Amino acid sequence: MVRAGLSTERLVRAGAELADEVGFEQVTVSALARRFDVKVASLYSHLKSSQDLKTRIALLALEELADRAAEALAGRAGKDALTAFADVYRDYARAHPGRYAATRHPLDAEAAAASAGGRHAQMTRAILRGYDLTEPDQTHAVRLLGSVFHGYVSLELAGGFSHSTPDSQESWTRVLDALDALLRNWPTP
Amino acid sequence: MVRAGLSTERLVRAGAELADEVGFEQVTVSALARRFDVKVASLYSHLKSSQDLKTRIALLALEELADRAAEALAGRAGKDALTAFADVYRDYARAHPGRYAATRHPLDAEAAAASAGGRHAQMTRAILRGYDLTEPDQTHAVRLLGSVFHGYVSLELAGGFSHSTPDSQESWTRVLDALDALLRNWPTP
DNA sequence: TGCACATGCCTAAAACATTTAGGCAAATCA
DNA sequence: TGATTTGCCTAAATGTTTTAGGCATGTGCA
Repeated sequence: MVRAGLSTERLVRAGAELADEVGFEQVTVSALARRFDVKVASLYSHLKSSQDLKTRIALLALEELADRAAEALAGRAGKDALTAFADVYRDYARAHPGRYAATRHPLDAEAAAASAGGRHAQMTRAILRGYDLTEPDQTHAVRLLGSVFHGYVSLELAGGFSHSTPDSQESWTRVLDALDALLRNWPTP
Repeated sequence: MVRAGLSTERLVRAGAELADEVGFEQVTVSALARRFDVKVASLYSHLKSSQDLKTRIALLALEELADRAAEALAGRAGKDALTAFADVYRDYARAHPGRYAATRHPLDAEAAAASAGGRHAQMTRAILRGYDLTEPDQTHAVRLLGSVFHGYVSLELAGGFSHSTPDSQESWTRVLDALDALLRNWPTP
């Protein structure tokens, strides 16, 4: 009897690939077992539950995304940093839709604390160092940027901007121009 | 044998309530049958499939949201219209998290065409009439607004802004201030 | 009022996903 | 080599999805 060489890490990576192929919601322990050609029960030595699998895929995706964002941010500032960071999000979502959907998977407090979520917030704040914002406006701006990036990418992925002019790439560019202008001219009431 | 009085419409409405209580992803035909105290198979006279149920809940939620937005928009213009519209989204999502999640459910082309999606886009454009934007900037701005509203509400619903200062209401207000300022001062490259 | 028919909910059953318990064989190590 | 750990197995319980076919109930018509 040849062993398949299962491990939690291999399962999670394969689960992430599966998510990109069939959608994050369609990732099941059964489908993963078929992929490795083993019995379903065998996976339960490596995974606590179906939820556990999804949470681990989400954590993997958050790490990957944070890694890419960190790399893109290195040596950049101001609008250059803003667009590089934003493009990482958008490109990742389009290249890995299942993984990107996984990053939106609700995490419990424990998993959230162990996640790369903190790195993401940290990097957004780093971008804002290129603009002249003080607290609490900086936090408002962090939330706005997170909302726009996530919102735009989600709507685009759901097909919201396809089959209409102007094309999505152009809107993306102009939206980033607008955000840059807004951050340089943040209104104080 | 007393009949339960099932109908597609009653099932979909009950499904929407169930979504608000247990989460949209947890809505199943089985759970709905339990709620009506009938056998699962009975529902399949009224619903094509589990997917059909979810799609119908999504369409219901989109209609409800569009109705509320239309009412809020009546008689308002400029920033007043912008904030009223945005608040409808946010309030709806907080009052009906399951239904709001349903509005993010991917629709096939046919369902999307029959949905209230067009009304939403139309209303966003109506808001922009209070600002001085021409095509294609108007479309870019429609996409930006949709992204911010959806993104902010999603992140807030996922708990992203809780347990941190300043509180989410304040950021929401300041984000809308910022969007208003941006729309009045839209950059042209 | 009595009958015909459409409809509403039923039972039954197959297919598939989740999860636990316990067992044999392979890999690892003393 | 023998002991132990590990990996994948079989078996089985539980729950969801979906289809097929049946009986009873309510409606409409003579």
